Amino acid sequence: MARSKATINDVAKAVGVHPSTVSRVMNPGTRHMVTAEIAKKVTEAARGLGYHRNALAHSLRTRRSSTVGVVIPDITNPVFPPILRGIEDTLAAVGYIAIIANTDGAPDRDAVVLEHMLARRVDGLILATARRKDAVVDRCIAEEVPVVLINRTTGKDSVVPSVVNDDVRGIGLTVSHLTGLGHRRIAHVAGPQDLSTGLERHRGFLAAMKAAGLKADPALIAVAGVYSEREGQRALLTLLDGKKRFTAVVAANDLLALGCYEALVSRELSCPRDMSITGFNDMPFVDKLNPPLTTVRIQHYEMGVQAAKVLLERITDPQARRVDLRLEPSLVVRGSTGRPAS
Amino acid sequence: MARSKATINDVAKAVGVHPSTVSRVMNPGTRHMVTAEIAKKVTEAARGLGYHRNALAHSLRTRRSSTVGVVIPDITNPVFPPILRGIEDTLAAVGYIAIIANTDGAPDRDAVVLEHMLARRVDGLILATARRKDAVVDRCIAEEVPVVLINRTTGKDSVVPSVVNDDVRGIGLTVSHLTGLGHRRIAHVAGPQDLSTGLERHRGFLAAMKAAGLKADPALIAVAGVYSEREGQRALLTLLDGKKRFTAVVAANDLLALGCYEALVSRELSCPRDMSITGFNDMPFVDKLNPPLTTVRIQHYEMGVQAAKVLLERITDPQARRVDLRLEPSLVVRGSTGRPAS
DNA sequence: GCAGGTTCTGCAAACGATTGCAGGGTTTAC
DNA sequence: GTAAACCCTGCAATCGTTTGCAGAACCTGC
Repeated sequence: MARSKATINDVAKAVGVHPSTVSRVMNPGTRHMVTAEIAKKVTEAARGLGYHRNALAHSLRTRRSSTVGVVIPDITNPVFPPILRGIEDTLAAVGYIAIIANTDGAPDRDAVVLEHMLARRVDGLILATARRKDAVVDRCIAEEVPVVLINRTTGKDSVVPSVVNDDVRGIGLTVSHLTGLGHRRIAHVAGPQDLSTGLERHRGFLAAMKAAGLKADPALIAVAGVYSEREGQRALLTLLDGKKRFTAVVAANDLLALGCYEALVSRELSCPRDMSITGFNDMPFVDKLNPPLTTVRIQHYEMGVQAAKVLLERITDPQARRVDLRLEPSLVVRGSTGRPAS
Repeated sequence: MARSKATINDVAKAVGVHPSTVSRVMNPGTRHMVTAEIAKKVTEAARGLGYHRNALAHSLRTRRSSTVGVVIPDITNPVFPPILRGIEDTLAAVGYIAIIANTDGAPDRDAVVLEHMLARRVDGLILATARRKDAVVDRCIAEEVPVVLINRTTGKDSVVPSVVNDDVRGIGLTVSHLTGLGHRRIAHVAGPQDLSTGLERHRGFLAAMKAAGLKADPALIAVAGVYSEREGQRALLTLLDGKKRFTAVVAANDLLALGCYEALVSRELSCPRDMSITGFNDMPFVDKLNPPLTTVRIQHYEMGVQAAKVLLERITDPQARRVDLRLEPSLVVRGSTGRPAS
């Protein structure tokens, strides 16, 4: 840590005023309390000495750290970087910073990460790791620290605000796209059902099929244990090994869809000739795949921005009414979907 | 709520001892100073009250924030997430955390980001944004805050430690792979020459060509202004518009290589039939491209780990001898390279 | 010239922890 | 039996800021 850093006392001494005066000058909200002339001398001395407020001492005294914790499963999942940018850019604009922790989806890591963040006295938390029943969320409520859930949410009766995608609608877009192409027997590689995204997209799939006048065959639904390429591959292979035939598969996210690609390759099936595939998230570079992936585009960056805004509002006014934002997804049609080979 | 608010004084009062005693119990290094019996009572009371040390107060008093700043160009660049994981995992193991800032490569953002981090009294910095002449690095040296450069480095006479790839060797691998396939006329889409990576890879290209007994034709080298798909596309188009013919192109990184793909598509050339292409970095998902990209794999995660280790060492012993680590790259041969169409 | 009102600045107590020093108590040694 | 040696624990200062309160100085109006 910087040893030679000038403190408020040094500045005060240099100008010949009391430290509290310097404090008032450095603080926009109280600058008006001190004579313009003195203020000028103080700012000059401060600049001359290279003074910068010690954020630690400031936070300790004011009980505001201007820090928020962001908990995500894994930053190497390409969905998260744009979200983080949205969060960080928004926070930075008001002098806040984010500290990030990866949990790898392990609920026990959650707890220790949370303690760490509470110890650092974060002003609030953004959680992208919420499970439908989530101890961490409960803990935060008990501790009365402002929280907003992002991407995923807990049970529907949640009391904490959230910013999520309209998962039901998003899946609906893929299904109607496929039925529009003439597909009737559509399979679903569902995500983990203890995550709101997995559950909602599953529900959305059932609803959309029904709306299209088709029946969603339970034998054509495979559930992945986690969102990963490997699980997607496994799930689709299971379906292919089943008795029921199908011409298209709606994957609950892009990673699962990638796994589906692999499964097709290993069975020497061609996409989209033998099988159409759709994803969810429009991760970076899925437009470069072979074939380019038809998927649901979500507003990554915007999601981060909104989550940060909601949280900041919560921090300044803890009594603020809870909001639940649901961002509008859109369909990006690319090469992985086509007419069924009659 | 009383839980997060519990201070060392509350615990002291509950047990009937002095706060300093509690402090000594909570601190592993001083626990031996207090009777086992009292220590037990203190820890129990602490647990009961849900006491957790206030990291802010602790840092203020001890002048160690257990925080390091990480400055990167842009987290949405897929190279960085694995590096960050390496950093964060390593730091977390010893109770440190990272705060991350994106500069978008803008040198003026650098400065404000740096001030922010210094204000938060980071114990050290990891910079992935170094230019060959870098004001921020100079500033850190002046402030005597420990720094390590990652991925890129400054001029060769630098006094700060660094953890980088062996760029020269990496490029050498691509060139000898191509010459091994029979290519003789090889072009180079170089990166920005004010970044060490761009410069070193350029040098490496020249050296490798020479070593292969070929001459690197200046007319077959195009320099990209930034590492981006667009610049890669522009650069290759420029080369294709030139008089000189060539059968392969060595791009200075994967994003540039992606741009080269686009350029070929727009000229209706096929890779690798008409033109072989190599990248650098082995970003996630480049194995899924069409064709899969032959590229240089670097040790992303390990780079983060090493950088964090070097920094931690520097923090505990500022006099430690400077180290420069150079990580070994390897070649990953995929579908984007083949024999030249004689 | 004086009561009453405005500004401004200084004082000192926090915020929550750590730590050198001193003193009380117990044990050991002679 | 007493001095020396030890082991604990408490005291109080400190890290760098902020902020309620008090008082000094100046101004205003009568």
